[in-house]
Amino acid sequence: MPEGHTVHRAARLQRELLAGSALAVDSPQGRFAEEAALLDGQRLESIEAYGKHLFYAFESGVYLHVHLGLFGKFRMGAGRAPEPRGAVRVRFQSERGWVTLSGPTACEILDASGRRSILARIGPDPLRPTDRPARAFARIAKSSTPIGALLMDQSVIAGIGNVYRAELLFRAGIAPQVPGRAVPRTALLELWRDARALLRAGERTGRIVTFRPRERHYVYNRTGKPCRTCATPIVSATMAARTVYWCPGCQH
DNA sequence: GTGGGATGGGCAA
DNA sequence: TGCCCCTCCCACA
Repeated sequence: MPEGHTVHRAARLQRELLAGSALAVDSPQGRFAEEAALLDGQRLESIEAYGKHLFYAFESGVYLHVHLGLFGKFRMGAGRAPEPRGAVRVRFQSERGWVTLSGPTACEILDASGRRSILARIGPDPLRPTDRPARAFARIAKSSTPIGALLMDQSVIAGIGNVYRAELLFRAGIAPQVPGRAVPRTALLELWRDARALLRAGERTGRIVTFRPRERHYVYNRTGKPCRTCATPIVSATMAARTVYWCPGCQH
């Protein structure tokens, strides 16, 4: 479930299990074995999430950068790690608990400048309390790109993925095809606030719920089904290389 | 049992 | 734009 909320939640839970401790680090799968050996025994200073990126700061000054991509998955728990399930790229063990990572798009050691260059190319993150949306609004306000593509662009806003894109636009009543510069500033502000609220809820619960606990989504993955508000069939199309869903009755 | 698609993104062309 | 990465899960048999 890797959108921004998953990554921030992972950072919070893993801090409790690992931060401040010297870690045993290995790579049961073997693909990260050399790097794991460099980290093994070091104290983990902090874990920080920016959009969909995670940075683990180690005492020697290096960072482990993780991006889950579409397939990546963390497992974690208190006590001793169980036998690895599937292909585990990297495993951490502290005196309090363990974390395993499988299937990531990125799992690499970076120095401070490598970390900075990643942070320089992502936009404000609604889950970071001090981030402000002005930069994102400026990009959107002068762009002819559809708002549905801009919301997926991590250099515009960091942390929103395909589910939140569809749900945010439905809740705002905006069709995905509307050019960025045609979206009123008041609507952008409302989108930002709603993104912050929905992502925070997702961070707390670990699930994306934008409608009701049982019927979780308004439009995402509901092609052909009746709109929960107006009963018009939900439609879908490809935008920014992913399927976008919307209600032609509610979104203009 | 199994095949396709999935909540991403980098890269070549 | 399409391919690849390379894992999990669910719809369908």
